[in-house]
Amino acid sequence: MTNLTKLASQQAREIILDSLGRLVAKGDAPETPLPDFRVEIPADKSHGDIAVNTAMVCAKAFKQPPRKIAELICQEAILDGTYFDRIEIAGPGFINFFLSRKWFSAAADAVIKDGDDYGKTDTGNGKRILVEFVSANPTGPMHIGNARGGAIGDCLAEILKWAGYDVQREFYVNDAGNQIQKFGRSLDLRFTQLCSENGQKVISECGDDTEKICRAIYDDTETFPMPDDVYLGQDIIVHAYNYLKENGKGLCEKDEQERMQTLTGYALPKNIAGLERDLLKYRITYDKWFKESTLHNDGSAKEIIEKLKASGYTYEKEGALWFKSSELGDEKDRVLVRANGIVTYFVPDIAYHYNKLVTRGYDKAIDIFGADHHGYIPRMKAALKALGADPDKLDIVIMQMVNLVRNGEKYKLSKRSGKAVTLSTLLDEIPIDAARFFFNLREPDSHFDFDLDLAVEKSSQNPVYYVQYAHARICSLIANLKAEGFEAESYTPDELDCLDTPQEIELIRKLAELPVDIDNAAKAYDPAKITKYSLELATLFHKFYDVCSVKNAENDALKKARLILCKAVRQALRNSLTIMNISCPEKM
RNA sequence: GCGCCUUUAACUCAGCUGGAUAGAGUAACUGCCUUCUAAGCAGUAAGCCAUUGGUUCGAGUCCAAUAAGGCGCACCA
Repeated sequence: MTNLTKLASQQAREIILDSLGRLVAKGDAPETPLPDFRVEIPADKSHGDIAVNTAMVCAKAFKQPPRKIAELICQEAILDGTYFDRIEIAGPGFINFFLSRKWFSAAADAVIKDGDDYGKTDTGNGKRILVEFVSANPTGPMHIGNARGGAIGDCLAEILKWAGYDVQREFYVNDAGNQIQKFGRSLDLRFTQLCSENGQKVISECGDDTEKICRAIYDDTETFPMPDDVYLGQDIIVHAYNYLKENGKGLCEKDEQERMQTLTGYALPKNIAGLERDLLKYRITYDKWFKESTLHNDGSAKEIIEKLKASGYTYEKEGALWFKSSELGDEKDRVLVRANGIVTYFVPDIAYHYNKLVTRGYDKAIDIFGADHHGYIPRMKAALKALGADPDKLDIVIMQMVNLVRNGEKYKLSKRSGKAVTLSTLLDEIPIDAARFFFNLREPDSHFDFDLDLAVEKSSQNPVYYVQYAHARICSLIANLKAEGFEAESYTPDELDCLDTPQEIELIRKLAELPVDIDNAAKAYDPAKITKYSLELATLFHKFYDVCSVKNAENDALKKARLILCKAVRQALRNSLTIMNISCPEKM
């Protein structure tokens, strides 16, 4: 739980504030409240380790040029007892702070001391957050968009945990409503098709080759045309065929309603189990699978309608019940109950979000949405407002669409056609580590091309290997030294003072950054900050490795210090990969 | 037509709530393995930060307009 970067920033701020206080006391500074200033980490290290823009933002209040103000501040600054050993004025009036050797030793030491907890912060203060992600429709298999949502959601949830929040992961299962009807009808049509004369002919011609049968059935649009509003995916045919194999044609004699119900009851649990299985393969486990049907069964969906009616934000028009969302920030009003008496998808979804924020009382609910659902946000927030819940407690992370690229060629994904690329087949093709890393390489907001060829490639072009390689290198190095009897089991932070080549210094600086980056990633809901961190740390390690030999260090003291540094780097790499749930190979 | 997202090197992208000379990776070219893993490192070359205005000590970053691309705009989910 040590955060040396934050500590240094705080110290810099305090030094400046103290100094300003003394200037005011001496009458050298105006007594009016001074504007807030920034404490930042300059990109160029010749500008110091920490820089402060106080003199510039105070120029107006002082009625003096920034550099002159900076001089006044620096004259009053007291560095004793801090991690800084000098400050200087530069550029337009920046005050640059330079960290002492002591800080670097403390920073490296902190990584070893905190171990598997290094990087954790208490920023979240135990606030309860529910992260809902993927929530794929159980009427079919998951696609590439779900793969991105899964990687982002799972990683974000973990980041929030590291940042001190109490986090739960949840999958919302749409096991009720219109699309389940559609699912049933699709199954029934395929079942009927299979039982038809032509269907039976196909089955006997293809033997027991399920894939061949499905393709033939799918392609037979001549004798058995399918309507537009059903699921056409081949997975539907597989279910229908399997049911037929297991139970025979008896169901054909029953009425349509019973056929649909029976087939849905057969296929839906299989699909839900399949979602769970595929996500597990992707290393995602949920704290809860929340079924939409429970909201219908326990009456909470109905209750929501009553509550909305009571709020005064509803009206009836053309036989339907409408929600006046346009009065609460949405672009138009929305239907709650259709003229046919069936509620829209919106109603249980409101009930679900109400359940999260009010019934279960989470401090924050985060949803990961595909960009194609972004229009949904204003109406959900409007509904929460109408219900007297705080819409700001709902945060939605919108992720842009993924294009799949193979052989330099793009193709679009569609769940409706028979040949969508599923999550499951994607994971058969590329390593899980690569998938999780790739989907978190860019911020959710960026449009993203997923290069299948690159993801499978085991080369330097593939960033995930670059990071894992750094880890494996360190493991091997430590093992080699151990074999020759050199271990640094115990040490004092002072023994790290001899690390002072630029490569060592930069490496330590990056080590100290992890807790800050975790906080930033949590704040911005952006897991890509952690993949970037791991890449940067790996880069700095490779550079260090090339210049600073551990085994052949000039003396044993340096050798020991470098070994400890390596252990610290390994720890930080491990922690950042663990956040992403990516493996840390000891050999490659 | 309206809303959301995007536009930075040849390609893919960083650039934290405005800060000092705009950074990586890939591709191209040049070097470095009898020495801890070359899946690595060093170097060269490459940019009117889409365009135009505005805000100020200071703009890739904020605001407005324009252009190009993506995604939405159901009594579907």
